[in-house]
Amino acid sequence: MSSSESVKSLTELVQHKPPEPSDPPASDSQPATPLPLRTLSASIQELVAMSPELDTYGITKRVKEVLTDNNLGQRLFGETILGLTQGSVSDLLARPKPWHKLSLKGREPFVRMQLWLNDPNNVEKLMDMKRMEKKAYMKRRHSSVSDSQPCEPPSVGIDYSQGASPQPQHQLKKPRVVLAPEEKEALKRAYQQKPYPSPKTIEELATQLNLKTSTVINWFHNYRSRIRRELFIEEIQAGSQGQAGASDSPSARSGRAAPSSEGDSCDGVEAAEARRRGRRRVGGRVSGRAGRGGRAPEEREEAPRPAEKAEPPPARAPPPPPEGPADAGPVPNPPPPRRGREDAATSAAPPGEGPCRARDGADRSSALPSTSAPAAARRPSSLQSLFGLPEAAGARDSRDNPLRKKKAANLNSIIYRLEKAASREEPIEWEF
DNA sequence: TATTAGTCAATAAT
DNA sequence: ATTATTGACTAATA
Repeated sequence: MSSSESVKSLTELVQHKPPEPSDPPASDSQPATPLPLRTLSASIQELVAMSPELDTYGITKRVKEVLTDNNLGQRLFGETILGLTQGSVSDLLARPKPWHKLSLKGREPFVRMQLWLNDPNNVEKLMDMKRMEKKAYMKRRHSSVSDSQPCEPPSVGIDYSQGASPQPQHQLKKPRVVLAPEEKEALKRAYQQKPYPSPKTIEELATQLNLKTSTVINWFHNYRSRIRRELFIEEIQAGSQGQAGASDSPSARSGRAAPSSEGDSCDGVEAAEARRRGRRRVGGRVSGRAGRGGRAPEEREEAPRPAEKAEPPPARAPPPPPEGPADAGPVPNPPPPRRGREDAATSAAPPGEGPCRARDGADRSSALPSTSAPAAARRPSSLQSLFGLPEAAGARDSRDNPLRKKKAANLNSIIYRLEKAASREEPIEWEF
């Protein structure tokens, strides 16, 4: 109905900011008057749908800068601006997926970040939030100290809710499984031979490692997914080293950095892993799970078939590459009819209180970017529109850089394993 | 039904 | 105190 209207205004709002339209009829000031906010605030989802391609890497990079420069934490930023938790923000900022690999939902945080970056008062607003939070915190402390309003002893309701269980603190709080390093290694080895293990193999692994089947399944899901991301970031980094003098030495462009000496047959993930943690201290005992009286310190070592010579690169290229190739120009996304989705799974106010716990989709669109630059002299410089980031344009094509080689290696690896599997008679089901 | 994509939330690491 | 990692869960897809 009115969506087209609102979408339009939003588009203008974001698409081109600097150049004042020419007829801001309503002197829509922003002073505490969110009343006529009705039609103007369409969901960001619509914005996302129309958003041009964004440079996710560049966005995260800038966000990180702004945050650190101003001592703003991820938690605050995430909850206030993105509606995400700290961990998610950390992940997003550290390994953004390329725009074209993101679903509509996945693009949302990036659009929000871009919007936030465009907002001239972004930092200030966030700092205000920070202050407010601190104030609230102080207040709470104070009252708990001077006042005798114990906010801690919620004993009521917890302790003796039901005397049925001799062991009160039951698994209402599942212990959170923590895989021991050996277990992870075993799983990784298994992954190298079979990224997509059959149910049978999974079962075997679970038994051998003394893990729940679901844990093994989840591990594979997560691992594949994370492997893929590592590839993405390398892809991005490899691509950015070409031109667009982002920061490359303007003078000596001597031999390309070719940092990846791993050359052939090298697991991108392990490489990345190694890169990340220079050296982990060893001896980490503690193997969580296994419940008390757990299994004996058995030798869980032993991958199912250590048959291994020259480790074939495990990582696989985007599995079913029938992926959307022709990301033709702009707006490849069909308008998503906002499916009604109720979340509600998320926590109930935890004991204590949950004041700002404003999660749930039902609100995820409030204090976001109010953008609206006062038509100030925001010099758009080279950017045509604040939203449509120019850069990232070229950067494409990496004809024969190491990246390409890596991909080729992955393909070979897949082929290799396929043949190996074929020669055998195991019911392996590979999917292409 | 199997997988992927996104997140959450606990907990490790800085 | 913050930030990073990661097993598990919910939707969405194929």
